Amino acid sequence: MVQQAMSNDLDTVFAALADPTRRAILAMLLEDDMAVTDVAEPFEMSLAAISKHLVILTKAGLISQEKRGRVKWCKLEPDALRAASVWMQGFGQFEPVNLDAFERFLEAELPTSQDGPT
Amino acid sequence: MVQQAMSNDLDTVFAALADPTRRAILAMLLEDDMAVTDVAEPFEMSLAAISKHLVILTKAGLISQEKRGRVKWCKLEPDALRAASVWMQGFGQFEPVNLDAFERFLEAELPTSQDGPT
DNA sequence: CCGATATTCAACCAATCGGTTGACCAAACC
DNA sequence: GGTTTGGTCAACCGATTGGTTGAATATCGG
Repeated sequence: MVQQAMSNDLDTVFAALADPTRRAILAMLLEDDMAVTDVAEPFEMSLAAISKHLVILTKAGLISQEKRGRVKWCKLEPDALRAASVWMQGFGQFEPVNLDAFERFLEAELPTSQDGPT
Repeated sequence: MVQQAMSNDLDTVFAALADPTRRAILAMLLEDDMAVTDVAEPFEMSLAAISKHLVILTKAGLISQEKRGRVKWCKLEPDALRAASVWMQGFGQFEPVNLDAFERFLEAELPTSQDGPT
């Protein structure tokens, strides 16, 4: 049963999305791939903590990490959100994609500064 | 700032969705409003545990509970999913609502039986 | 009023979470 | 080769989670 796996996937995806730091990280990665250190920069939190968050996001399939040299690059993997999105949309025929609302969410959610890497 | 609240809402909504029991409950309530005891019936879990899950879903705004007599009726509140859905859709311009996929999710996720109340 | 039914409350438990710190490892620089 | 830089690992911490059980509360039916 391939389908058995999906329930588990939804567990990890939703659990990953339940943390504001992780959602902020995803929003940052929307703009560009980033190194772990750069991801951590805007947060008032140790690098190790961010590293853990990135592991959780990776296990959920929401991002991928590729090591080039000593730098580990983080890349958004929006496909993992599709399953969760399908699940949710079944509950109400939501209005089609509303980018305005999305941008407002990003503004409300992002940490101190995300004007982009200098 | 009204917007500050949204981040917190997303926390609770996604956290609520991260549990398979709670997602199954939501799927059951899609078909009909249900009493707490009936919600609990298909699960191998104490009534108290289900009651707790329902509190969590209520706090997340995903359901509402109305007490009529000694029976507490649970009702799906799909609006709470809209915010989360908007957030997620920003990450990839997903295909428009795919009900087929949704039904497959429900089948894969539902517990033993949910043929509906007799 | 009594007993059954519907639901929550309270205390408890083990497991997980989100964070810390310090040691550690590997690549890069000079 | 030594030192900085990028990142993880390991141990630890307090708080939360998801479940249990047993008692409590409230309503319904006779």
